[in-house]
Amino acid sequence: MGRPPCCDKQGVKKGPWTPEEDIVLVSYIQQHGPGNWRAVPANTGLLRCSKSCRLRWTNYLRPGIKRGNFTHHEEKMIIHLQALLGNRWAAIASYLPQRTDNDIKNHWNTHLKKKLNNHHHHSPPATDLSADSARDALFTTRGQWERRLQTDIQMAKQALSDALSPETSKPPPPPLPAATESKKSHHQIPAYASSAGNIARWLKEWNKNPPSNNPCRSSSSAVVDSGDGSGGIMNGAGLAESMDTLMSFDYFESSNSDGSPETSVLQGESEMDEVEELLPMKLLEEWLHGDTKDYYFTDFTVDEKFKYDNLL
DNA sequence: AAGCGAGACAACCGCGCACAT
DNA sequence: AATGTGCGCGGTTGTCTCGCT
Repeated sequence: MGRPPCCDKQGVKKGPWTPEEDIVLVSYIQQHGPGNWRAVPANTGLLRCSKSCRLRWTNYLRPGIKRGNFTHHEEKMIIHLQALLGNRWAAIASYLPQRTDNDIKNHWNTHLKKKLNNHHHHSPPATDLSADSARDALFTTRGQWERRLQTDIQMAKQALSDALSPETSKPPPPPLPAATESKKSHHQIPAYASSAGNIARWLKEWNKNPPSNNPCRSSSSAVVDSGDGSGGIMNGAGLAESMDTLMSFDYFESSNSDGSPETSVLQGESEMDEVEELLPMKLLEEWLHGDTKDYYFTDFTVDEKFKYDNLL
């Protein structure tokens, strides 16, 4: 069954949106709210595809979107998250609610990827210097793998802090289109850590139900579905202690002295040699990923896990 | 001033997923 | 169970701007 076009191709205007079109779209959404995009062109008279209307709204017209230059912190976040999640721009954007996935994707393709590439050319020899493999090369050492996990924990820590301290946290993210929110909240739990709330929930669950089993070295067997969707994971003994250490590790402040985003990612590798010290972090990562293992262990984790396993 | 190329960003396209029928 | 539909996502392309020659 071929997928029918989302709209009639004939008579559909393409190209840049005019201010008049923007006004029409915004006023319609103000009245009816976002969602039901298929009805938007029909009800507004816009000669635009419904998909184009949604894109225009979510990427440009939606209130709360921050435009302009990316801050160092935002770039750091993007670099770390890209290393962690791969090109899951929507997932990455969920950590930067003021930025759209399209914005982040463009910034990555035009700025960050280049920066990483340049850095790579000035780094010790790597096997593959292509842009797409830069991420692979990031974690070919234990130290860098460790660093990535630490970053992940740091982000989770911050997300938890934000989620549990609404009065001190940053302003809430702008309202998502109603259709998006309702769909996600009702039947589509994102496989990735799409929100601070998710991470907070996982961490709470972890604190509530600390592991007691010994770690299995096999990462696949270490993941145990609790069955309740809460992301219950079997972790290693001593993980609770490691958690405290990890949670007190302030990655951004400790790893970056000049503020350049790429530096923090691509700095020289850690001197830590004890494999055992890595295991709790690895298990913790698995726990953080929880029931999302199918998602995470696709193009990124399987690949990196393979490298990681080879290091052991 | 004109031509050209690179960079930045907005928008499009095709696909997959999930829900409805 | 099969099919239809809407939406979101990621990759790619198109267009505009700016700097250099």
